[in-house]
Amino acid sequence: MGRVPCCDKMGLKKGPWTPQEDHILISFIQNNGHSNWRALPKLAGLLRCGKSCRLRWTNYLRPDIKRGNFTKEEEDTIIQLHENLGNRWSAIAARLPGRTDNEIKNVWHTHLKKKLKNYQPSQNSKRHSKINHDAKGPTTSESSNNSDFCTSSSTKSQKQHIKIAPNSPQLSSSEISAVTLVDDHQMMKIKEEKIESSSDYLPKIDESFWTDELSADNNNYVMAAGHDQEIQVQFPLSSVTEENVDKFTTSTKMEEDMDFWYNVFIKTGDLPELPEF
DNA sequence: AAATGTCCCAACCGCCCCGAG
DNA sequence: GCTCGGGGCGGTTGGGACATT
Repeated sequence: MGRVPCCDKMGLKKGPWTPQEDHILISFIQNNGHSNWRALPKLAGLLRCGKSCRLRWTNYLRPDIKRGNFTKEEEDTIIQLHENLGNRWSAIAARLPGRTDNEIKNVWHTHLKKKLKNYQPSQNSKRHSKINHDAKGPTTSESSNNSDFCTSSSTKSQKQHIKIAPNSPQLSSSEISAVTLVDDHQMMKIKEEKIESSSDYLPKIDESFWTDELSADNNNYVMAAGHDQEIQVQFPLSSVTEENVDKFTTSTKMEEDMDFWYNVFIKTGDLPELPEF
C-alpha cells in the first residue's frame, strides 16, 4: 500500500546529517535554489533522497530559522492557536516566524500538552469545547466538506444562539443570526454524533462550549467570519437551498488565502431568513 | 560509578493533495 | 477523467542526553 519510500532506494543514506552534508546542501541551495527536491541530491552530490534534503533544509538549515527555547509568548501563542486550529502544525508555524512545524509539534508533545493538563477546566471552557481534542481529527478538507451537515432534517425546534468566535473580525449583532465556533476535532465529533444518532443529529454541546453571547436580531442575515477559526453557521433548514449553500461555500473558497474558514451546519427551528450572499 | 528510567528532538514514514501530461 | 510524481503534512520513532535510583 502506498508508494515505496524514496529512501529505500539502494545506496541512499538515512539517519543524522553530518556537518559536511549540511554544508553541501546549504551551498547548493544558495547557488541553485531548490526548484526540484527529487533531483537536488543527485545534482548536489548527496547520497540522500530529496525528501530527506527538503526536511533537513526546512526544519534545520533554513537561514530564517530561530533557534533556542520558546518564549512564554510563543508558548501562549501555540496554545491559543492549537485551541483554534487543532493539530495543524504548519498553520500554527506560519504564525510563528522562524519556527517550524516540526519544532512546534515537538514542543507541544513534550511541554505544552502536559502544561495544559494542569489547567482547571473552568479556565478554558469559555472558548474551548470539552470535546476530545486528543482524538485524531480530520484534515481541513474533510472538515470543510459541509455536505454531511446539509441533508438531515428530523430535528425539533432549536433554541437560537448568537455566538462569536474569539478572534473574529468585528461583527455587530445585527450582522449575525447564529454563529458557533468549532475546530476540526469538534467538527469531527459532531459528525460522529450525527452518525451515532440518526434521529437527532444535533451535537450535544454543553454551555461551556459557547463563546460570548450577543443579542439576537431575527431579521438580519447570517454572515460570519473567523480568522484562524472554523465557524459553524446556523440558519433555518427551510431557508436552505442548494444555491444558498453553494454561495456560502463559494465565499469560503474566496477567503481561503486569508485563513478564513466556514462550516455550514444546518439546524431546523425558528431562525432568521437566510440572506443573499 | 553503574544501571535504569525519562525526556527530548531530529529524522523518518505513510498518506494526502494537486498539477502536469 | 485517469495516472503519476513532487511536495507537503501530521504522526511516530530511534537514540542521545539527562535525571534518578
